This record gives sequence, structure tokens and C-alpha cells, in this order.
Amino acid sequence: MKVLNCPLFSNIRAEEVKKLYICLRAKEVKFEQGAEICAYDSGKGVLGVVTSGEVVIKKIDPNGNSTILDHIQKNGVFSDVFAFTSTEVNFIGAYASLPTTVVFLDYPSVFKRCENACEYHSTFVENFLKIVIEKSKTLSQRVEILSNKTIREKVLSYASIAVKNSGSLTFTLPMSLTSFAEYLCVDRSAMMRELKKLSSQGVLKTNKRVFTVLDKKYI
Amino acid sequence: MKVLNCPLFSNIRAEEVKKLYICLRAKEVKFEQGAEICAYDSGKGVLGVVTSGEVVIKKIDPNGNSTILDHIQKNGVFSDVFAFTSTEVNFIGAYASLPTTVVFLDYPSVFKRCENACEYHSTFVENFLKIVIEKSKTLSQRVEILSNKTIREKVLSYASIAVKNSGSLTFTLPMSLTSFAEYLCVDRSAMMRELKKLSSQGVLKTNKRVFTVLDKKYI
DNA sequence: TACAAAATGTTGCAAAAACCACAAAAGGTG
DNA sequence: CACCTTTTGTGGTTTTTGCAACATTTTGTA
Repeated sequence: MKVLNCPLFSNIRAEEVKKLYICLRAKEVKFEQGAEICAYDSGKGVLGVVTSGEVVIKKIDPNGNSTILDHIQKNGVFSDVFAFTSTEVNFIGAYASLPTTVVFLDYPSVFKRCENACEYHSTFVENFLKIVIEKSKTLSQRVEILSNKTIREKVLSYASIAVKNSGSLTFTLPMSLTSFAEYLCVDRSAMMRELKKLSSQGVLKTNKRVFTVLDKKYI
Repeated sequence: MKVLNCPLFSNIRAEEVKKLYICLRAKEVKFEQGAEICAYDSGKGVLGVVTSGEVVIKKIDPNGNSTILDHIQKNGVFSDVFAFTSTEVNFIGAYASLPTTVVFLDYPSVFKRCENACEYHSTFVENFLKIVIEKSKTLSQRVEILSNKTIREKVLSYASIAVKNSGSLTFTLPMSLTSFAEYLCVDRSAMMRELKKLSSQGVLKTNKRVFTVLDKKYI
């Protein structure tokens, strides 16, 4: 099993990571593209690290429509412990969107202290905390955006955050417009219509994925 | 300053909590009802523990409309580190909804290790991790609910989770219908109309805050 | 380069939701 | 109890949205 070079193990030397692997009962599993990695409903809690490939978290409703809730890149961490749970209606699961390797860690062991690796274990918990804080910020940002009632407000709310982060009135979407509509939880064509309207009103010009806010007062 | 009896300090004895207070530069501040406690936009990060009273996290838009994003009860923790940030458009801040006492902790110190209290510091970080995980789950649950496009689906999605948690097809809203509409980010009157429709269709009966799902197959 | 697949762009139409205005009921308080 | 405030309940009207269907462009890849 390859020693991980991911934020979860930052500031821990390779030898100590190996000890932690034992402590956390690490198991490496390979998945084909499209394969289901796990359901998000286990009582125990899944904790996975993507060591190659890519993982998407998908919600599947009773009609078979699927929505992508999250993308996890290489060295990213996914877990039903801190995000999303299947319900009676909607199934949520992790899928390999590419040929993917995942290292599974035993979640309960995170909070147990074994005798041999305690020092690094503390660092591990700190790293984990930082990651969950980051996930939490991302989620709360999305709640803020989704809390707007109209597509227009959702787009402008997103733009407001993007402008703040980029420091410029122009920014590029980190995803396709199709995915963007999915992120905003709105119909793509309705969003396109609204983008055109915003453009004609001189509020926000868009060219494919490049967005330019024309006046800060609008956002 | 009263020794805290809150999840952030669980499994830590009173004497050690006092040491941690020093380590984390704890400062106790009292607020009158309605007072602004802090803005959610500081670069450093606010970390507050409610030791008496109640705190609400409010978003205030340019028109002056305010939305309550979160309620923090006694012994609860609030922080802009893991949830919500003000943007150019919307101001977000913490307010005392009752006469309230808050103990502020220095966020950067959470990740620093001082020589005298390290043992308890680890426990503190673990406790903090558990709290952030809990907050994260709450947020992701809300994203799941808000990701539905119609009011009907939002209500049923909420009901699905509530039924799962309560273990019964009947549950009582922990808030007013007015607040519930705000939580779902929909117009209250439109929601009332939809609740009536759900009732007439024999899907979900509601009487004030008491909801009864008539058949599990609907949720 | 040629082909297939994905993404972008556009429109009509029906459905849904927001907005508005108001009435009745419930709850809290002096 | 009387008063005020909040919550609940209702319906009309306008706006917004989702849906479906399609053309065009871009992208990836064999």
C-alpha cells in the first residue's frame, strides 16, 4: 500500500504513516470506472481516502435521477460521517468516476488511542479536524447560495463569493455550466435564460465559463 | 469565569479546563438581549461557547431582511471558522437573542501545542472534531433538503429524515411553521398551500406543527 | 481527421412558486 | 381580562421555473 501524501497525513513522516495505517486498520481497494464504492448509510461510518482516480458522491432518487453532491479528487477524503446520509427516499453513495484506488480507514479507531502511535495520532486528528472544518465551510457556503429563492439570486450569490475569493470582477467557473446548474439545484435551460437576461440588463456578462460582474453594486 | 460544562470540554476535569482556558486565551463577555456579538467575517476566526442565554446566527441582506441561519443554545459552540461567511452582499453575524454570556477562545491556539496542557489539549481537539462533524452533518442534511426543486419535495425530504430520526410516522416540528418555511427557503403561504394539497391527497396530514406521514411509500 | 459524446444555446408551454393582502386563531404580558 | 404580537390559514395574480425538444458548438478520442 502506497504511503499517502494527502492532507490527512500532513506533518507525519512516512514511517509514522505506516504505523497509523495499522492503528486505523487501513485497507486499500481498487475500483473500476463507474463502480459503486460504498453506500452512505452504514451505521459505522465510512472514511475513505482517494489515492488515485476520482470519486463522486451521488444521490439517486426513486425515479432513478441522479444528482452529484460532491467530487473528491486524488488525496481527497470522503465520508458519510461528516456529510450526507441516505434516506428512505434517496439513496446516496460514492462512485468511481475513473479507475480509482481508495484507502479505507476505520472511523471508530480515530477516537481510540493505541499505545504505539499516539504522538502521530494527535497530528492525524488535527489534520482530520482541518479537513472537516474545510468541508463544513464549503457546505455552509452552498447553503447560503441555495437559500436564495430565485435563479438570479443564486447566480449572483455565487458570483459574489467567487468575486470575493478571486479578488477580481472576472472569474472562471471551475465546472461546466451543466454542472453549475446542478450545483445551484436549478434547471439548466432556465439558468441559461437567466444568464442571458443578466447579460442584457448589463449586470453580469458570461461567455461560456467566464463570468464578469459589470458592477460590484449588483452583487 | 465559570468552568464550562459543554461538549467541547467533555472528558476533561475542571482543573485541566482551567489550564486550557489559559492555553486558549479564554475571555468571557456578557451581552444584552439583541446585542451584536460579532461579525462572521474576521480573518482570524471567532470561536465562541455559549455559557448562558442563546445566540442566533443571522444573515442580513442589503434590503435589511434578516434570515436566521442557526440557533446556538447553552453550552453550544459557534464559529465562522466552520460555518458561514459574510459576502459583499450579505452580512452575517452572531446576535444574543437573550441576555447571554459567551466565552471566546482563540482559534489559532487550537492548533498550537503549549508545554503544560498537551494531554488535555488532545482531548479538546477530539471534542472539537466531534462538534464540527456534527455541524457538518446538519449542514449536509440541509443541502440535501434544499437540493429539491419543488416545495413538495423539500417538505417530503424533511419528513423523510424526521421519520427516520423519530422512528414513527408522526413527528412534531421543532419550530413554528413560519420558521419552517424559512428553513426550507420557500414562501410561507406557498408552503401552506402545498401542505393542504398533500393533506387532500392523503400523503401527509398536518395539524399545526404535528406532521403525520400516511404511507411510508410517499417519502 | 473523423466520429461520437458532451456541453452550450434557444424556445414554447405548462406548472409551480413568489408576492401580496387579508382574516382568524393562538400566545404572551401587564 | 384586554391588548398586542405572532402564528396560522387562505386565495388571487404575476413571475419564475421546470420540462421537453431541438440546433449548434466544443471536446475527447479512436
